[in-house]
Amino acid sequence: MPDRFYLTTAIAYANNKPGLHTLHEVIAADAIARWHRMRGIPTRFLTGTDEHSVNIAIRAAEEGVTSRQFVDDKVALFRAAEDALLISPDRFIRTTDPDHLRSAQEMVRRAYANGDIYVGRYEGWYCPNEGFRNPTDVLETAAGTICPNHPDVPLQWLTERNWFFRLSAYQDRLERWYADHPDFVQPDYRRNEMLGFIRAGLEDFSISRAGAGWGIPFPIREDGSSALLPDGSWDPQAGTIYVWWDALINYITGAGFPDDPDLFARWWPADLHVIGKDIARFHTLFWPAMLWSAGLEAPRRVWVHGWLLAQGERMSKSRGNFLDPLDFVAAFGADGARYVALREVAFDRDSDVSWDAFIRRYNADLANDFGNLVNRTVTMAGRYLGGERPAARLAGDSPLGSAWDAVCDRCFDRLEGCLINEALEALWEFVGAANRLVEVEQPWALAKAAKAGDDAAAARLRGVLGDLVEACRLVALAAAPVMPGAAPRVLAQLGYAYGWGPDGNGGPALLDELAWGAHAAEPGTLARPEPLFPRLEIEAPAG
RNA sequence: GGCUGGGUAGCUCAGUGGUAGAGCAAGCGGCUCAUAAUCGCUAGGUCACAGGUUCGAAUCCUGUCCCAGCUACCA
Repeated sequence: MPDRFYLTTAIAYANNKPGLHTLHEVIAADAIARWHRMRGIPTRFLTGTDEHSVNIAIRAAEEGVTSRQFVDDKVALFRAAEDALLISPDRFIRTTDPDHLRSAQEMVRRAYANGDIYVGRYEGWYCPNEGFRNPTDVLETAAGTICPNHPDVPLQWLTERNWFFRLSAYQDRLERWYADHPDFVQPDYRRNEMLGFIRAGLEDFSISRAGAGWGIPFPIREDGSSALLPDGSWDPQAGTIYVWWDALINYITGAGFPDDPDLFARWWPADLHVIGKDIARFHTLFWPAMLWSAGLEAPRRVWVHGWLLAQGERMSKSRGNFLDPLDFVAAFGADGARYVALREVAFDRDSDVSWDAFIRRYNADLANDFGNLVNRTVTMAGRYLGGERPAARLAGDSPLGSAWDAVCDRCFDRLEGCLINEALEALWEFVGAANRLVEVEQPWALAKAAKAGDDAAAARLRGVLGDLVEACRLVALAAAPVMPGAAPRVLAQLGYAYGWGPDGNGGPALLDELAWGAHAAEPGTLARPEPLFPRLEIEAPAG
């Protein structure tokens, strides 16, 4: 068992309210974090927002508010949505946090001291409305080169002096790193893509922008002197830190760099970065090299997930085909929302999702299969045994008990591999087995025979219901990282205590609790049955 | 254009040489403990298309069509 686990999500761009497609990654990471916490592994889970860019400054000006006010408003929306989804970060980091400024600037100083950054020229097509455009994003037309989003605005070819990072110097080290750490980037096909990119040759990239803007001040002047002015402000002539040298560095800021060396030594390197495929290159090539330049270790693993699609199209705010997380929680409840999001989306690739598919999944898996299993189990035990909790049979004497270990192993294996949807699939096959056991054993018939004086039937009834109670306990606990709100409610109906806190910390070791019959010897009383996941008949929300 | 991966039941997908599979959705039946739930059965596929290798191909080879990803500096 690892002695600690540090995981992060990408930080979301704070320019709008969050969509489900953005928070899906955070839900998944939260489940992984809880999975570690509940096992008793000290866990640090970092998520947050990326708040610097000229675009944000422009948007804020358009709305007549300061950039700071603008991002504060957006961050409040993210935090509200994440609270509704029971997201439990150990720190919610903002790139506008004061310690992040120190962190990013320190990284620049270290790269400079190491000889890895130099002043160069960044050239490119510049759209007055959008800034620098990638050469692949501009169109060559008879009227000249234009920006596809603003065809009437002439593009300008601009040259800007700014700082570059010597990524080219890390080509060999990156190749060796990939060779020595075959699990660094997952899934494998993403790793292969990155390997192909490395082999094609790495070029330096720019890490600053000229002029003072809404960003972290670049701490060094062109002559190498500090850009700190006597009054404590930064020389605007030094410019600002650009994009990745700001955003990526949140992962070490969030672990204590550079203010708290002890904390940083405890949590770095990160065990897992969870990111989307659009930013894989920055996390798996730029980021290790940046860290090495500063004398720090590369992260241990980067998981690259796909996108949520609606009818084949990527969900996005600009397309308008996204789901509001608050609508989602209102319809499914926090646990239902987390479950269907993680069960319907294959975490290693793009997945087409729809409101109808979420409803079908909720009704089939939660209302019908699992919710109803708990309900019928608690009802039967209450009716036939007077509410006294029956003990599970020995694993070898029970079809469910003898199947459990294999289910558990497969579920754990998939969780470790970030394939949360497959972990849940494995668990729900066991739910199906439990429902089938009810049909085979027909406890109502056993109860009738027992009432007529058949002692063997009475013993069998207790055993079967004990197995079913145990199955409900185990599934609720194994699914608790995904449905942290539902698990204590299930355990309460079964007459068991739930020892973990709202963030999954503080309880007993989960793996011990997930042994078949772990509490078979303890007497207990079942509570009144109460539907956990009411069946849904609702329509998609308007808009 | 180049490289990689895919196109299998209405939907989402599994299946790398031996008589086509799962879940959901649909139809029929059983049961009654349960949230009209659950259990069983049925139906539904020239496995993108065309050739080839083989006793035998969804699976291997060739070609074609279609889709997706990667092919450097967006936050």
